[in-house]
Amino acid sequence: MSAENPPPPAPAPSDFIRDLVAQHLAEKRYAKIVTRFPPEPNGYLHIGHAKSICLNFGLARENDGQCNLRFDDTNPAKEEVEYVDSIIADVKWLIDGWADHCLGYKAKGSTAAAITSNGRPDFHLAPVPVEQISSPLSGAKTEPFFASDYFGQLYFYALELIRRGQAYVCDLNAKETEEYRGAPDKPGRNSPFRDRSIEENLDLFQRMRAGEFPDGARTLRAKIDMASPNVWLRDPLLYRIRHVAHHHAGDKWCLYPLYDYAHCLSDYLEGITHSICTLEFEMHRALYDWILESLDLPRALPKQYEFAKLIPGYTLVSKRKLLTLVNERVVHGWDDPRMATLSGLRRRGIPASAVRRFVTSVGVTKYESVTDIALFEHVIRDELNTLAVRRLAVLRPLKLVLTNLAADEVILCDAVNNPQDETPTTRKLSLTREIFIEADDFAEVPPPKYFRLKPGGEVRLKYACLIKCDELIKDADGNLLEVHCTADLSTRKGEPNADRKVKGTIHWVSAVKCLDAEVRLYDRLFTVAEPAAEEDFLKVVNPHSLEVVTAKIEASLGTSSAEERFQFERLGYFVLDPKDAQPGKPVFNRTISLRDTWGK
RNA sequence: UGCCUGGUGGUGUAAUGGUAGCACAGCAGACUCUGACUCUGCUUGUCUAGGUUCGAGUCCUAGCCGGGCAGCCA
Repeated sequence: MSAENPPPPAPAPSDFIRDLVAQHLAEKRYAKIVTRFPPEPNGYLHIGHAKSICLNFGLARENDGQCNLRFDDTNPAKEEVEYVDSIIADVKWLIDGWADHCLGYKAKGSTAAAITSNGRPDFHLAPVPVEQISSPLSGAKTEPFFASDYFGQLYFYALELIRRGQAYVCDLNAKETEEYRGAPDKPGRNSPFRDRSIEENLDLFQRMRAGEFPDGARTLRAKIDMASPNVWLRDPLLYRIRHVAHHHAGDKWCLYPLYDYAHCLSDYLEGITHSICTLEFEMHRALYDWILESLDLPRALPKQYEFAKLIPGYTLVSKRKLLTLVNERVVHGWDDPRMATLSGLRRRGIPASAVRRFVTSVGVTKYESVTDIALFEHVIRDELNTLAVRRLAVLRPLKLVLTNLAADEVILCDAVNNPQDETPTTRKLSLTREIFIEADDFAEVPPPKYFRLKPGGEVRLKYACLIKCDELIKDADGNLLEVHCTADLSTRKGEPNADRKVKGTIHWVSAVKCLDAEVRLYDRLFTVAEPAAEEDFLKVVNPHSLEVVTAKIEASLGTSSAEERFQFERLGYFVLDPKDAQPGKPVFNRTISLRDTWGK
C-alpha cells in the first residue's frame, strides 16, 4: 500500500436495481443475494449480454453474493452444444479477475435435491464452493446450471398444478389457441377443454409425457383468466410436445416446458433472490408470480426486475440477425472481429476491462435508447493506452533514402515501450539508409497546416533524428518512387541539437530490418446508427468494413503473442489475430484507431 | 379504443422537495519526439399546461410523445 499514492477507488455504480437490493439487504429480507445470468444456448453472446452479465455479477460481487450461470435450455429445436461451450468461454473471459469468485456452478450431473424447508417437502440445488470451480487440485467436477436438469422437478410441479385445479390439458391446435386468445384490446374465450376433470388432466398429461401423442396434439395450460387485460395471463401454455432429443437432457423427454413456466421455477430451485431481465418481459412478471404463488412453495420466492437493454449505435444486438450475418457470409463467423459478439470483440483485441467499463458506464435504467458508440470507443482507447506497448509499423509504405548514410550503416536508437508506465523501458530500433515511411506522411503538394514531410521540409523521425527532404525520384509516368532526404545526426537523443523542434514527427521502419505482416483494418460494420431499424439490414452493411494491407513492421514484433496489446504509434491499437497468425507469418487486427483530431 | 412502461444538453446518465452535476461527443487553446495522451476553457438540457409549496426535474392533475405486449421462441 503506497500511502502517498492510493489508487482512486472505482466509483460504486448506483441505479434503481442496486438501490432496491440495498434496501432488501437493510430490511434483512435475504441472507445472501443470489442472481443469475440465464442465456439460451441458441447463439453467441454479444455486447448486450455483457450488460446483463455485469449487472448480475456486479450485484453479486458488491454484496458478497453469488451469480449462477444457467442455461435456459427449454427449446431443444434451437439449441446446440457449440453455443453452450462458447457461452461458458465468453462469460469466463468477461468476469475473469473481476467476479469469478462469485460465479455459481454446480456439481457435474447434479440436479435439485429433495429437502425439507420450513417443515415441508421442497427441492433445492446448492452451488459448489467457488474454490472448487476452477481448481484442478480439488478434483471436483463442476458445470453451469441447466434448466433442463430440472425437467423432473418441473414435471412434478406441473402435476401439482393440475391437482390444484390450476392447469389443464388442452387439445386446441396452435391456430385455434391463437384465435381463442383474443387480442390485447379484446378478451379471449375459454378453451372447450378448460373444465376437464383433474383425473382426466392427470391421465392425459402423464400420457403426453409417455409419448402417446404427436407434436402439437395437446398442451398443458395454466388456468388463469381468458379475459385478463394482460394477454400473458390468458391461460398461457406451460408445456408442449416435441419428439426431439435435447442437447443436454438427451432423449428422456418428448414434453418440454415453456420459458415462463421453467424460468420462475428454475430461479426458485436455485434460491435466486433477484431475477433480472430486460424490459420486454415486464408483462410476464404477473405470470412469473402467479406460477410460484399457485404452488404454495415453502421457501422465499424470487422476484423479477426489468431494465432496458443496451443498444449500441452502428451495431446489431439480436442473435437472429447476427446469425443471418454469419449464414449470409457477410462476416467470417460468429467471432469475426467486426461482430459485436463477445468472441468477436475479444478477437478484435478489446480488453474485457473495456467491455465491463462501457456496459457499466451506460447505467441501468428503464429508458430505451441507442447508445453512442463513441462512449465505447473512448473506454477502449483509455484501457489500451495504459495496456499497450508502443511499436513502429508502416501500413502503406513509401521508400525514403537517407542519402548521407552508408548502405550498410546501422544506427541504433532507443525507443520507449510505453510512456504511460511509471518507469518506462526501452528497446533498440535500427535506423538504416533505406527506410519506409507512411505514404500519407509525405505530400508533394501539402494541404494547409500540414505538419508532415514535404519537398524542402523537415520532419523528425520518431526516436531518431531530423531529416530534410531534398529530392523526389519518380518513374517515367511521374509516379513517386522514393523520397531522398538527409539525416541530421546531431539532432539524435544525447546530441547537441537533440532539442531542436520541428512541427512534425513521423514513424518509420528500416527497410532492411523490418518484417512483412498482414494487417486487417476494421471499420464499423454498418453505415447507419440503427441498422436494426432498417427494413433490410443487409443493405446497410459497410462495404469498407474490412481492408487488408501488407504492412512493414519493426523486427521486435516478429515474436509477439496473441495476449499482447500493441499501439502502432500514430496509427492505433493492434493485436495478433489468435486464429490466423502463424509463426513467421504475422497477422494483426486493428482494434481501434487512435483519436484523430486533424481529420485529414 | 386494452394493459404495462418510459420521457433531463447531440449521446449515456446524476440530482430521492433545496445551486441542474458527471462522462462522451463538439469547439477553442496549452503541452507534446505519437496531430495520441494530459491539461485549460467554452457551447448545449429537465416533453407541455395547470396546481401544491417559501422553493418542483422531483409531488398532484390533465395532456403530448415514445417503447413493449396477442410464439406450442426465449
